[in-house]
Amino acid sequence: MTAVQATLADVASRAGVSLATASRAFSGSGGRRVRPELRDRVLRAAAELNYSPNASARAMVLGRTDIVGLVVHDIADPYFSAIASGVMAEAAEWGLLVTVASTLRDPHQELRYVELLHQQRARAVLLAGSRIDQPELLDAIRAELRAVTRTGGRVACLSQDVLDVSTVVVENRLGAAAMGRALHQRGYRRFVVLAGPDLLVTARDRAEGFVYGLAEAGLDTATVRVVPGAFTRDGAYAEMRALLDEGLDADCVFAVNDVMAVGAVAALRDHGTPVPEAIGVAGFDDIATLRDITPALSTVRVPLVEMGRTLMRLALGSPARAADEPAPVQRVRVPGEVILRASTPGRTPA
Amino acid sequence: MTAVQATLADVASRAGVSLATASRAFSGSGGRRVRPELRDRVLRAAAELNYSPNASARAMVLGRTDIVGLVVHDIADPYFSAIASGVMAEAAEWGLLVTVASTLRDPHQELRYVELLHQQRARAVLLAGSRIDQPELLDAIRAELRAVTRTGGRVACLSQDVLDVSTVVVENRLGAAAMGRALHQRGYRRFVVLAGPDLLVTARDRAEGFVYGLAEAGLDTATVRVVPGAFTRDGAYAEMRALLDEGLDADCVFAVNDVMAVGAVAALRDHGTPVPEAIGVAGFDDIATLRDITPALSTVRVPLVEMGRTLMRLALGSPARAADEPAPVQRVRVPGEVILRASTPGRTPA
DNA sequence: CTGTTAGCGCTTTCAA
DNA sequence: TTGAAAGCGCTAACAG
Repeated sequence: MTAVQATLADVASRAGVSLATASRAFSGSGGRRVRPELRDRVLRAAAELNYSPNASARAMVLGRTDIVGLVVHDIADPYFSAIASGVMAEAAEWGLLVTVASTLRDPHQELRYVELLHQQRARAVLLAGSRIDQPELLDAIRAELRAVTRTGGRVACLSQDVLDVSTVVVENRLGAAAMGRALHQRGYRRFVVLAGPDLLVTARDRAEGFVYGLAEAGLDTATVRVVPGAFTRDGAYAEMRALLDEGLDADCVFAVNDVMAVGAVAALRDHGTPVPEAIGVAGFDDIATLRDITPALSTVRVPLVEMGRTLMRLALGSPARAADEPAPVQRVRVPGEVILRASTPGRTPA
Repeated sequence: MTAVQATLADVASRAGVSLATASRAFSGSGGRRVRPELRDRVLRAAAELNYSPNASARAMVLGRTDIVGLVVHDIADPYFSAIASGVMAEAAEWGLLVTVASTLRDPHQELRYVELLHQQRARAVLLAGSRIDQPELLDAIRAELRAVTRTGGRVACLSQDVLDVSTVVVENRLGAAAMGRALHQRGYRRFVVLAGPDLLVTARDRAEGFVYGLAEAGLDTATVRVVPGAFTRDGAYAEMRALLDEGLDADCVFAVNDVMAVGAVAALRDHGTPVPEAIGVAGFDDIATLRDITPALSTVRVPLVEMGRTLMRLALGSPARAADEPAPVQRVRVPGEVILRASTPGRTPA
């Protein structure tokens, strides 16, 4: 009967050295070297025994782990999977493993996951996704994040700068405003905004920014129809559908994200309203998977993968800094880039 | 100066109880209850000290963790993010955390991640994504997985049943064959298959299955043009483009996944070849995000999210089974469902 | 019920 | 260089 799993002690005794030597043979820590011959013996013994270091044991004595936790609203949403991709790419370069938690847009789950990740003593906890405009919720998250930093964990957030931690701030308002101006300049005048949930700060910032941009361009914003709803494809589809059924009069719809824009296009199509001939449609994010839809979607590009990398880097701090120093709170602002495509060719005044 | 992080010992002494009692107050393990009054004292002390149990310490003594590892080829690919979504949903129900590793299609990374996950003593290691047809690679993965099971870890795989572990087997051949027959029945006769990488078993199974289905339908398969290439949107775009430039004569293209099909449609469009009027296009997977593209893509639907859940369940075994019994090796076959949409309306013989 | 105590596997002083 | 030994924080016998 073979043992379930060889431990370092097994390796040491098989190699005929002490536990300490075996340990040093692996970590070779801080100049404390092991004579090459012994080292080889240890390594050979380890191989023969299929030794695999126990990360929990090491974590316990070291007081830190190689795990970073990433909390997203919905990993199946291409917005978040792109960000996750960036986080993982960066984490891999630091030799870190990424634990991803998908809250399915339940803020209480988010709280729970941060706490769980704290229990794991994750090296860093990353929050990606819009904050929700509820003070109690924000306080609760702040407290939980503080618990993480108190243990030496790093923390960073991607969305709004409201948690007193390093943040990748997406310039939702500015990007949306620029889109508003651009569409106005293309001749659109009668706008509908599919605004998403009221309390979702990202959605609200985009909707408000867009209207602001329109105002800057000189449009009477009282004419802009802002329609709240779900932050999803199906939500946008339903709202668009309802608007159409009640006899909508508009020449352009702005959805606060690409996935919603796609839903709007589908609703329009199903209703027999041609896009972009009868009505223009624009979104936000520039989701890669959606780049081939017809008509090509005008959108505000946000460098999602790169943002994921930045998020990870922000948490870890600059490489020069010692790993156990607290990272200073920083902000990185990410601008959005307006990309006009076939879905908003413009409208020449009749 | 406050302590960095309260330990259970701190909680115990503040509550005026022994370490064991404090521990029991939390776990309430196996009938070994604590007098309510003491329990309250412990819980209050814990709250006052911001106590947070150390998962590593617990993992070490328990000999197991609450982490499951999921290894995918590319988390930004909607195929995998949908699967990951299912895995996480199921994991959440078991109180497990999911560590996701994205190999970027490098098999050596996959191997490395399995080893890393083993070091974490993950409760289960899940491999999602096509196997690669290289015996040495398969042997290496098998060995690594065996190391996991030897430690009591569970293992499951999604794709082909070649690793001697529980597997969610996607019926790629059958699904593709059914698609072949369906397209033949719609009158298509001159086929191109964008087949993806030769060594990627999933890609090969789909391509071969498709041709097989065509043969079943009575087509002379010598007329089918099978073109290998990358498993990506851009790969398919490039190959389609090249085919077009050399003067392709076909009435239908089958891409071995939806993302590639979208690339093909884009290439066709850029080339001025109307889809579906001049040529039909079909894909595989039924990626949700792609359901609104025009023309609506004919495809073989695979229930990705559900497959992710099944994958997780397969690894864990039935709930009735004790958590430390080895799970029996099982197979779950997932059929694909042919869905014909506007991208392959059919061709009436001239 | 509650407390004492012996580890889990590993790293790291501290001596030799 | 190497070894002996002291924990890291927690759970689970084993006694009371």
